[in-house]
Order: sequence, then C-alpha cells, then structure tokens
Amino acid sequence: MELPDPPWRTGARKPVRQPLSRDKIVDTALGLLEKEGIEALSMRRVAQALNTGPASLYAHVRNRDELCELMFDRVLGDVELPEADPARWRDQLKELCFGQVKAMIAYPGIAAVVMNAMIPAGPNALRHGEAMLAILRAGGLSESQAAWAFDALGLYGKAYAVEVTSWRDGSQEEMAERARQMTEYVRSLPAGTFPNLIAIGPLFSAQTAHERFEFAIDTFIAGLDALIKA
Amino acid sequence: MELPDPPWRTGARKPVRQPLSRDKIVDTALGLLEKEGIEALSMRRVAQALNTGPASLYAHVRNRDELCELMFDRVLGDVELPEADPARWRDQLKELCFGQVKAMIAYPGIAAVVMNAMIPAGPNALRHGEAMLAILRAGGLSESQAAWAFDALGLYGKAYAVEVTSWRDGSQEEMAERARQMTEYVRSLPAGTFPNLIAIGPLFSAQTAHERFEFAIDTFIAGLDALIKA
DNA sequence: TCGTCGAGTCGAACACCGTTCGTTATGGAG
DNA sequence: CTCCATAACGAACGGTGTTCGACTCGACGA
Repeated sequence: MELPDPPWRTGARKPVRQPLSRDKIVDTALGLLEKEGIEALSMRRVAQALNTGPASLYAHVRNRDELCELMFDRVLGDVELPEADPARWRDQLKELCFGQVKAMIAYPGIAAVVMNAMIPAGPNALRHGEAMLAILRAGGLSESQAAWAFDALGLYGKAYAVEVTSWRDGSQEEMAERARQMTEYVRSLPAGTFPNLIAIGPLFSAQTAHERFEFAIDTFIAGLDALIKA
Repeated sequence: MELPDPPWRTGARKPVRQPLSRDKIVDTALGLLEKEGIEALSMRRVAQALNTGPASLYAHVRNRDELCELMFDRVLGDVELPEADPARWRDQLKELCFGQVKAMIAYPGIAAVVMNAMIPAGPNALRHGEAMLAILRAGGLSESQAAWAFDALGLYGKAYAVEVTSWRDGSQEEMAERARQMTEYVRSLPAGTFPNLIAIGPLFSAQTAHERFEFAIDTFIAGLDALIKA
C-alpha cells in the first residue's frame, strides 16, 4: 500500500536548469517581436518566454541594446545580397533597399529600436554595407559619394520601415483617428490656409506605402545617375 | 533679542500652489532636453524641474507622447518658412530641409522621440507641411509626386537628425570605440573580405555629417529635377 | 575519486519609469 | 458667502533594465 507523500517533502524537484544560448534568446525575442510587436520586447518578457528570469539573459547578451542589435543582424540575414554588376547597379540597389525594408517590416519595431542604436556592426550588417557600397561603386560613384549614398539609403530605409510599421500595428485605429481629425481640422480653417495639405491628405494611407518608398528610391537613384553623368 | 523658533512651529508654510501651464511644461521639457538630452526627459524630471510632482503634468498634457509632440511643434516654430517661388524651388527646398534638421539637432533626442510618434499635427508642423508641398508644387511636381517627396524628405531629415545627435552626445566615446573596433575587426579579416567598408570607414565622422546631409538632399533634388524634365 | 574553479542560472532588490486614483486647494460664478 | 469645476498633489500601481550575491553544474587536474 502506497503512503501519501509526507508534508515535509516539497514535491517535484525543480526541473534541471535550462541551458540558454545567445541564439535561443535572439530567436525568442524575434518571435515575440513578430507576434506581439515592440511592446513585448522587454527582458522580462523574453525571459518569461524562455521559462527563466531576466537576470539569466545577461550571461549571454550584454544588455537590451545588444539584444536588439543581434536581432537586427539576424533580420538582415534574411536578405539576399546581389553581386555587384555595373550594368545593373540601379536595379540591384533598388532590390537591396527593398529587401532590407521588407525584412525590417516583418518585425514591427525593429527599425525603431535600431534607429537609436550604435553603428550596426554584426556580420550581416557588414555584408550589407559591403554589398551596397560595391553596387554604388560599380555604378561609377566615387568613394565618398558611395559612402554618403550608403548612409542616406540606410537612414531613409529605416525611417520608412518605422513609418510603415506604425501604420500597420496596433495603433492603426489611433492613426486613422488622428488623420481624420487632422482632415477635419484643416478643412475647418479659412479656405486657402492649407490647400496643399488638403489636396494630398487622402493620398497617405497604408495602401500607398510601397509606392512612396519606390518613388523615393527611384528619385534618389535618378539623382545618383545625374551625378555619375556629370 | 530674537528667540530661536520653537520646535512645534513647522517652519514656512508650504508655498502656494504653483499654477502650471502647457507652455511652461513644454518650455521646461525643452530646456531639459537641450541641456541633458533625451535621458532627462521623464515626467518626473520635468515635474521636478517645475517643483511639482509628475501627476500635475497630466492636467495639461495627455501623456508623455503628447508632451513630445508639443515639444516638436515648438522646435519647428524656430524655422523660417520660405514663400514658394518657382524660380528658386531647389534652393528653398534645401533651405527648408536644412532649417528643420538644424532645429532638431539643437534638441538631442527630439528626432528620435518624434520618429515613433503619430503624424505631426501641431500648428507648426502643418505650416511646414504646407510650405514644403507648396515648394514642391512650385517646382512642377504633380500632387502625388509632391506628397511622396514630402514624405521622403521628412523621414530622411528626422533619421539624419537622429544619426547626428547620436554622434554628438554623451555616447560619443562609445561610438568612437565601436568604430575603432569595427575598423580593427574588418582589417583583421582576410584581405578582400570587405574592401569597400575599409575604404570608406575613415570618412564617417561627426565632421562629415553636414556633407552627408547635403549630398543626400542635393541628390534627391537632382532626382526630382529629372522627374520634372521627363 | 574528489575538490576546485569558472561559467551559467536564478531570485531579490535597486532605481527608475508612465500613469491613475482619490484628496485637497483654489478661483470664479451665482 | 457658498458651490462647483478644474488644477495640483501624494501615494500607489504595474511596469522597466540591470546588478548583486547565492547556487548549480560540468570540466579539469591532482
């Protein structure tokens, strides 16, 4: 006959320590970001998802910023990098920009987080830098021109990803409401106060996002072209 | 002969409640931002600077985000807006972009904060929007072209302001160290791994910031030009 | 085999955050 | 003078990133 467990026995031993790893942490954090957005990206939430405490993460990542950088670099790894071809530099540049932005958009908030980070310096970030510079150089830009173009495209791409992501996520209703109020307000002013804003207001929506991005990249490439031909 | 105050006397009465106002809060917050940067921009710090508690701020601003928006709009008020002139649209556009960025740079962190905000909709933001659109339209762009150009320039300007600000503030040593490590790392790799990164690495510094910005704006304007002539 | 060491895991606690709730104070209107 | 609405305020809530110190575990050397 089995006796019931005596009360001084504390029950099942705590399960064996779960070994963590940097990859595991990054994976988990990216999963959270993808599913729940930037608000879910706290050390506690990540740790919780890994069935541990936030302090455990610090054995593998220096701090939250480093976690974000690692995540960003992982995200960049999803992008295919073209081999620079002088005959196709325009398309390749465009392709690369589109790829970067697409990858960022897949993870709401990553662009915003990385915007404030240090120079991206992970392996994939370096590859991206090299690939873009190679394309720009293949197109005939000087070293400094390529460097500045690289900087501008990177900045704009991230900013655009931030914008698109904010149009898309949970605050969409809020943004629509703000847009509506703005329209109302602007229209309520004396005629002729903001005629251009009134005219273009309806053009801005999540549906025109890609068009905006493409326009910007095409325009910039046209400008680089003019530079090369001068 | 004056007697010392007896211990049951509690000293000076608590000063009369200080009336706050939205302007006062915004002024104080901007002062903090200018002097100490984004880390100082908490409701508690602002309230402290006003000799009150954070709860008092909520009678005047809805939340921290609204405070940031109000601050941004104030900052935009520092910029002179040109009256669109078709003969000078290029210079005017440049001038406006420069003005916006200059204003943002004066307040470390404002660009980053506003990057994540809703559509800027304060009075000055609206004036800016109208002014830029008017210039773009004066240059001969269609409505949608002007709208997209406006969007791109706004995004890039903010992103650039974030970049410049981060090169400038307290984390400068950190960034220099990161750049140094990167250079070291990249050079340590087999020759030919990242030749372009190695070549352009030394070009990036706080000293070349304005050049980068000017290049980007000039290039974009050249692209718009090509569009108009087509 | 045993003991030591270094690295990883973990809980508690620190210092901070934005915001809400309920109370108090104040000024203006009747 | 009284009442009411609004602003100011303290306490507290629920959260954040991070550190500190204790504990665990596996590898290595004696």
